[in-house]
Amino acid sequence: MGVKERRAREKKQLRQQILSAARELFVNEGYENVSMRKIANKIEYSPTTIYLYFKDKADLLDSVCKETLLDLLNTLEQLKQDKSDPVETLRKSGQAYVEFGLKYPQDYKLTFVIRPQFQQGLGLQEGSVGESVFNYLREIVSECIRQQIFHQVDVETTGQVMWSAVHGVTLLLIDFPDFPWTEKDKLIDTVIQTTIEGLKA
Amino acid sequence: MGVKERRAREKKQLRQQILSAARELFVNEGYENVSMRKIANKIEYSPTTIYLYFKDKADLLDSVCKETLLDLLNTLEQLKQDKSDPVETLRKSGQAYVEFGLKYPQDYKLTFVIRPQFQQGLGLQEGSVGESVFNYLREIVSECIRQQIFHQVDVETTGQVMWSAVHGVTLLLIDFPDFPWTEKDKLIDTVIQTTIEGLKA
DNA sequence: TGTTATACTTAACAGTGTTAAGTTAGATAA
DNA sequence: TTATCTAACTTAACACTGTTAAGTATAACA
Repeated sequence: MGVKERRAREKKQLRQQILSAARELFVNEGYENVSMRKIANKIEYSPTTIYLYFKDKADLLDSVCKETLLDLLNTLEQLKQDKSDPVETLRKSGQAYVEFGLKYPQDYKLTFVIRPQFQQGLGLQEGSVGESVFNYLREIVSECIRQQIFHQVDVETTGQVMWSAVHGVTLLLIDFPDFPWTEKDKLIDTVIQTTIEGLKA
Repeated sequence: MGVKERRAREKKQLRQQILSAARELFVNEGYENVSMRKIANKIEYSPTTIYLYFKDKADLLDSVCKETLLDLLNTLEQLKQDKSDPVETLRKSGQAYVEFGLKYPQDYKLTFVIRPQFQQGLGLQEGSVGESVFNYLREIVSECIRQQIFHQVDVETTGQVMWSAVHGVTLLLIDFPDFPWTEKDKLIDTVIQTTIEGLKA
């Protein structure tokens, strides 16, 4: 009676195949320039097959972004192991966040800029992976405040300030690659360091 | 012999008419959802007429964004009059920048996020309005450093840090309106204040 | 071996950006 | 005034888009 299982496995595989093809195309050619037909061609199925697995193109984008967020979350979670110095953890996390964005610039934009445009705010609803990413940030910031290293008592605001800084520098570096930026790593470091200093008492 | 002048005037007017129609549609329905035919309908010309005034849809976007940047630059320039307290001027400028972004969220995204996607980095080339906006920021920051209020000697990096912060918070507020943000004005204020504090010695 | 449900495809619709070719109206020159 | 020319604008078309309704084949079941 393993037939149903095998079928389900095959469906899952094709779903993943579609997802991978879509990600690769979205990233290389940009969401707007990728047609359902292109994706279908890549996986050698007819375009309509995709609609048996995803509601529409936006849903496909949605699923691609979810994967990205899980990846980001994974990258960050590894840093939280070391609980000795919360400020250092925060610094490293900020750096890892920006690095992630610059390593997969198209994925980052897809997730944090393009998707919100197509699905108003749905990226950060309750129980979503997006929420988990911010929860991660909240925990570290919370520890910094608990240890009275940061003067701000408001955990939410403090976390949001940090997020603004790293989100801002990530997008600027991605979107204006020709701008005469300071040496990249120095800029990232200064943005994070400045924000941390500003949050201290 | 005023015929040529009148013709030129009329051309300019139609160009402006196209631009205004495009802006209104882009802002209300989003760049992707606006077709050349829609714009043409609005101004009661055939779609191809637009191509006599603009190279293509991206060029139209480009021109709309240029207007937006000029508007932003204008808003900021008014703050630079008061030269008594450069830090206060910087704070007000940051606030005005974010407010501008939130007042015209679609225009802001069009200029600082959508356009770079269609025209790699062309928003900040030499002699452009975008460059002028950053020059404005540079001048204020430069004065803060000259008066030894900021410890950073590097004007460029300091300006870029400030820009990262305001750009980040602006986009987050625009893109995730449903996220449980701290009270908006408080968040903006804290972002700017934190960055300024962090830049001080 | 025949029936049924699942997986997939074909064909079509209404829309897109863009171009080449055609038309019209207004200014210039005879 | 009339003919010519040219600038401004339009028509029609091309190759593409996301998406759906209807049709087909195949594999699992009785």
